[in-house]
Amino acid sequence: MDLMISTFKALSDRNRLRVFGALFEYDELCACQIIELLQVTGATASRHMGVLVAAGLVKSKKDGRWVYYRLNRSNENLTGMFQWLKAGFNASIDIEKDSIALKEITLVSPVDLCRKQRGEECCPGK
Amino acid sequence: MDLMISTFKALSDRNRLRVFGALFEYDELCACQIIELLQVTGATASRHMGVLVAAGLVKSKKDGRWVYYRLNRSNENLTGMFQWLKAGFNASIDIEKDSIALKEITLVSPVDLCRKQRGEECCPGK
DNA sequence: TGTATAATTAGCTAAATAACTAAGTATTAT
DNA sequence: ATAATACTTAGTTATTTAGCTAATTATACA
Repeated sequence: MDLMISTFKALSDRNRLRVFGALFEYDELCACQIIELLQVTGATASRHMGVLVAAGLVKSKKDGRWVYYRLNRSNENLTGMFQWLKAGFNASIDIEKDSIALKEITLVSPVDLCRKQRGEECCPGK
Repeated sequence: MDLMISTFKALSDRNRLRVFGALFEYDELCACQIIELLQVTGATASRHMGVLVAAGLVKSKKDGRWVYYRLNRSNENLTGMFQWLKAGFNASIDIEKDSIALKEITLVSPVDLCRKQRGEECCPGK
C-alpha cells in the first residue's frame, strides 16, 4: 500500500502533474526545460523530479552535466495509471496552455535555453 | 486538472485508502464500522469520509442518525482508477489484514458496534 | 589546473493537513 | 419535553510539504 500512497502523493501536486503532461507529449525533456515550463527555481524543479523518480513514475538519465527525464514505461503496474492520466490531460485546459509554452521552449536548444536562464542573450547575432 | 489533483490528494492518505479497500469488499459500510476499522475518533473518520465524498469518489446516504458510505460507481471517469486501485489492493498485505478485521466488525450489527464503542457491553447475555 | 555551469542537497519559512478534544446538529427514545 | 446518541464542525497542535536562497557536487571548457 505504501507504493500506492507514494504514487498518489507524487501525482497530487500541480507542478508535478504538469511535468507529467509535458512528458506525455515530448517523450524526453531536460531539467532546464522543466524549469522553464514551471517557472520555478532549479532547486524546486529538481526536488519535484526527485519525487517523481522516487515514486518510479519517471526515469532520469544523466548525460554530462545535463539530466534528461522521461516517463517510466517499463513498469507494467503503471500502464493503467498512465492511461487514466492521459485521458485526464486530454480534457485539461492547463495542459493545453503548457503545450503552447512547450512549443516555444523546445524551439531553442537546451544550451541556448540555459544561456537565457542565466540572463545572457539567447542567440547572439539573431 | 484540479479534479485530478483532488482525486490524487484524496487517495494519498493511508486511512482513506484503507476505507476504499474496505468498500471494494463490503459495498456499503456505516460510519461506526469505519471508525472501528481505522481505530480513530469519530471526528477523524468523519473528516476522512468528507474528503472522499468531496472528491466524488464515495457517496454517502443518511438514514436517521446513521450514515452509510459506498463507492461512487456512477462516475464513468473513475472506472479506470477504480480498476487500478482494485488491482493494487489485491496485492496488498495491509488490505488483507483489514479484511480479517472487517469480518469481525461486520459480524455484529451497527447498533451493537456503537454500543461497544461507547464502552457498554456489546450483547448482554452472551 | 582553475573556472564556469547544470543540477542536487541543505536549511529555512509559510501553507496545508491529519490527529485530537470539545462543542454543535439532527434524530431517536423515554 | 428531555435525554441520549450518531455524526459533523470548530479549534488546537504536530507533522508534512512546496517554495525560496545558499552551499555543494559533478562535469565541461579555457
